Amino acid sequence: MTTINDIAELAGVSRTTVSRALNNSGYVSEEARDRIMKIVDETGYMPSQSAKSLRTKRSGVIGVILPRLSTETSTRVVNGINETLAKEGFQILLTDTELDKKKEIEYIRLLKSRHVDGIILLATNVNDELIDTIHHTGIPFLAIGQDLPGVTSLVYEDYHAASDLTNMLIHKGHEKVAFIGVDPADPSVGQQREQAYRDMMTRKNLTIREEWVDEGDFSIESGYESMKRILKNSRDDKPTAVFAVTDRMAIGAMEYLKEQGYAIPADMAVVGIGASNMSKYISPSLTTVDYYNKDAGRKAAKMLLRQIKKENSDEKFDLTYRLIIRDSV
Amino acid sequence: MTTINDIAELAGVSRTTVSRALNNSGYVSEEARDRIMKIVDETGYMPSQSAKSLRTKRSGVIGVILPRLSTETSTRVVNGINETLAKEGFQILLTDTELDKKKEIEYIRLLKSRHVDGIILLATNVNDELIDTIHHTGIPFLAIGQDLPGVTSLVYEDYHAASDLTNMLIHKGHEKVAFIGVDPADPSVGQQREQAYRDMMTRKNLTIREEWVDEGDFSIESGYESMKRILKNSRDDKPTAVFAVTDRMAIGAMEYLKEQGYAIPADMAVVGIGASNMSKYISPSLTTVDYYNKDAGRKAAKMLLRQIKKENSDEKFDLTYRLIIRDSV
DNA sequence: CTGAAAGCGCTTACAG
DNA sequence: CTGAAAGCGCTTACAG
Repeated sequence: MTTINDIAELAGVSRTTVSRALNNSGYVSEEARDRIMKIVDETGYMPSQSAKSLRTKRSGVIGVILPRLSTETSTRVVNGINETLAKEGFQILLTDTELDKKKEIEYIRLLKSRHVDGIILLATNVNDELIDTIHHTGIPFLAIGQDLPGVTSLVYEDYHAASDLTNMLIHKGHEKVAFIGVDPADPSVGQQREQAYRDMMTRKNLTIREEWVDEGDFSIESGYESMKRILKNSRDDKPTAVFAVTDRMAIGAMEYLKEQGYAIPADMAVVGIGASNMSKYISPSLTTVDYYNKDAGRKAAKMLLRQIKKENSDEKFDLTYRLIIRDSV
Repeated sequence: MTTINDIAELAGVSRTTVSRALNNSGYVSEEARDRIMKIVDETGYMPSQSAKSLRTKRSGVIGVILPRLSTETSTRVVNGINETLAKEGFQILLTDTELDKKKEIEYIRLLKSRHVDGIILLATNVNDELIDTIHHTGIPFLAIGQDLPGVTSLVYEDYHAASDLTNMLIHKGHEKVAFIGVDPADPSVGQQREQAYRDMMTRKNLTIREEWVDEGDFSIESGYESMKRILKNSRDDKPTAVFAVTDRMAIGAMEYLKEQGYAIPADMAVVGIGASNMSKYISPSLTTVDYYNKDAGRKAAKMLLRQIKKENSDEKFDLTYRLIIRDSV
C-alpha cells in the first residue's frame, strides 16, 4: 500500500503539504500541488480511510438498519438513501435485523463502533430500550416508518391512507368490509391502519363483525390463510370487500378468492397498501397506496445530512402518499 | 467515547491486558479478565474499528458492488451474502454502479481505501480495465454472474438453462420460437443465452427468422415493445412461442400479447428466466428458470471467506438451476 | 507557503 | 501472567 509518506517523498514535500493538497485545506503553492497531484494520479494513491477516520472522527459512512433485506419497500428506501448519499461521497454500511429487536440495538452499537457518521433505521417497532439506545449513541440518527419519541422520524401517513382506502370502499357501496392486519407491535402498520379502518367504519355507522378481522405476518401466504379464515368464520354474513394492510397479503387473499371461484371485484373487492411491482401486473390489477418509498429514502438521507452538518431540521416529517385505483375494486 | 485506556484505568490494568482480554489473545489471569469484562459491560465499551483496522489491516467489512440496487436478483444475492457474512461478524459496505462501468472501477478503488477485507462484484460485463483493476487491488475478490479471466468467479449456467428452455419449447411442438435478448455487452445474459437459443434451434433444423429476434433492456416496458416489434415485423410468419431472457421482459411481452387478445399459451407460449416473485402470481403463471440467487450469494460469501482466510478454493464455480414449468407454455 | 510534532485508539513483538 | 513502547496512516494546531 502506498501511503501519504510515499507520496510526500516522491513529491519532495512533507506529508503535511500532501494532506493539505488532497483536502484543499490551507495554503499550498501551485507547483507543489501540481507535483503532488501528478504523483497521486500515477500511483493511484488513495488515503486510508481508517487512519483518516481515526483522526477526524468522521468516516463518510452511514449505517442503515433494515428489518428485511429482501422486501420491495426496504429496497426502494435504500435505493433512495443511497442515491442521495452517494452524490455526497457517502457509502452505506448495511445491516439486516431479520425482524429481531435485539439486533436493532446490537447494530446501533456496532455501527457506532465503526464510526459511522449517522444511522438510518427502517423501524418496525417502538420500545424503550431502543429509544434509550438511540438517545445514548449521540450520533445523528433518523428513523423511517415509525414515530420514535425524541428521535428525528419520517413517517408515512398510515392513518390517512388507510382512512382513504376504507372510505373509498364504503363510497363504492361496500358495507361489509373485512380487514387483514398485522401484529400491533408495529404501531404504524399494525395499529394506525387498523384504527383508521375501524374509525371510518364506525363513522359511517357500519358494524364490523370480528370474524371479518384477521391478522397476517406480511407474507403472501399469510394473506391467503387470513382470507380463508375470514370466509370460513363469517359463513352466514360474508364481507363484500377486504382491506389488507400490505400488497403482499392482498395478493395472497386474491389467490385464495380466485381459487374459490370468487370474481374480483364483482364478488369481492380487494385493496392493499404499498404499490408493489406485482400489484400492477396481477389480474385484476390491485388497488393500492403508493408511499413513494424511494422519495422517502432520499428525504431521509437529506435530513440526516442536515443533522450531520449541524444545520437545523425538523424533528418530525410526514411523508406523502397517493391512492392508485385499479381493477380490483 | 470511552476508549481502551478508560477501561484499563477503571480495571487497574494496562491497555495491553485489556486488549488481550477482549481478543482472547495471550494470557490473562482469570481475575483480571473478570474485572475487565465487568467494566466493559457496565460502560458499553466498543473498541474503535477504525483504530483496530488501521492497526491490523483488517476491517470486518466486505464491499459489495451491485449493478442496481432495486432488482430482485441483486436483492436476493445480497441477502444470501449478508446472511452468511453476518454470522461471521462481517458487515457489508454497499455500492451501486447504476450500470455505469466507470463506477465499477471507481468503487473497487474506493472500497480498497476503506480497507475492506474483500469485494464481491455482481458483474454485468467484462472489460480489460476492470480485470486489470481487480488484479491490481490485491485483496480477496469474487465475481458473480460473469466469468472474469483470472478472477474467482461464480457463474450461472446460462447456456444450459437457455438450452433447456428452448428445447422444452421445441419438444412441446413449437417450431417458430421468437427471442427477446439484451445487449451482448453482458456476456452471460446477452451472449450465452442467445447462443444457446440459436444452437438449439439449429440443432433441431429449425430456421430462425431474424424478425423473431429482438433486444430489450431488462425492463418490463422493453419486453412489451420487443414483443410488439416482433409481431409487427413477422406479420406473415408469426412465431408461436417467445423466449425472453429475463422474467421482467417476459412479463412485458405477456402484457402486450394479452392486450392484443392473444391467448397464452394457446396462441403464444412465453418463457422467461429468473423465477421472479411476480412470475408465480401473474396469470397465466410464467414458466421460468430459478437460479437460486440467495444460494449464490451464500456460496459467494463462503468462497470469499475462504480466500480471506487463505484457505484454498476453486477459481471457477458453476451454480445450479432449476426449470419451473408453469401455465404459460 | 511549509514542516516537525503530537496524537487519534488500537495491537503486537519484546522484555520481564 | 503483565506492561512499556512502537507504530499503523492520517490531520491539525503551532511555529516559522
